Amino acid sequence: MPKNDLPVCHDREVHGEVVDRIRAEMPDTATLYELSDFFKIFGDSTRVSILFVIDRGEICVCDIAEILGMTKSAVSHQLKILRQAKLISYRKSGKNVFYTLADDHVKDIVEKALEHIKE
Amino acid sequence: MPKNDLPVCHDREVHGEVVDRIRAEMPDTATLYELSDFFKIFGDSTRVSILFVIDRGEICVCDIAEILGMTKSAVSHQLKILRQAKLISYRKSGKNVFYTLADDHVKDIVEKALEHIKE
DNA sequence: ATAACAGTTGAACAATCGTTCAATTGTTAT
DNA sequence: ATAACAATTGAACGATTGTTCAACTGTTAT
Repeated sequence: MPKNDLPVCHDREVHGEVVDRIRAEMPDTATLYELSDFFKIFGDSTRVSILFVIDRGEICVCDIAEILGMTKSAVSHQLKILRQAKLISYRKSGKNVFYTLADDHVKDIVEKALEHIKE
Repeated sequence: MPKNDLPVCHDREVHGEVVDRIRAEMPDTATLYELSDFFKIFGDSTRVSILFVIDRGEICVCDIAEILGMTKSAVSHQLKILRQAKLISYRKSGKNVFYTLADDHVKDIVEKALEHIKE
């Protein structure tokens, strides 16, 4: 008998049931990939910075680059990723392209994360 | 004169002001890195899966491995990352180590993200 | 003692990622 | 026309990442 009465791994009666039950309750693989792909976008400090900048109001690429001290090329590459994730929208005006946040969830998510790391 | 009266990049009066204002309003670099490092944790489907599994209740490493169809080693490596991020806690019992979610924010964040990707 | 199992760890590997660089498109101004 | 600038793009590079493998620790059972 184990030291305490809590479940142990090879108590097969419990083990098998637990595994089967949780397997059934899990989100499907596609959802799990979508979810992690979504978070991957926020997992880079350049992209998070860009989102904070754009959150302050519509702004063009070269201003973002100047604020962050990066090349327009590097910023543009990251903007492409944010565009593809549908987190930002853009409007062309002459030589410039102005970006805005596309989604309200973004702020909520970032705020929740800020709450977490401030503990 | 530009085609419309909206701000353009090299309208220096506006450009300089915008850059300076937003620079001042940005979170400091350390916060931006903490934030992206935090999201990086969720940016992997294995880790997200593990969090979903653990969310169903206290569970040992080899059950997690069986549910996900992965080796204990691979799971253990990811558990270490989740432990270091303080997202999970553990309790040793005999040969087993049982893991639980450590933080309520986790659920909130995942739910917000699920809302987003379901659009 | 020793065998079996749960879990962790470090090195090694391929795969993925972000920035740089150079070239290109398209628009505005001379 | 042509020069200047905003922005995008693809290839190349080094850096980081996740899994595998083998070795290891610690606990339980024979």
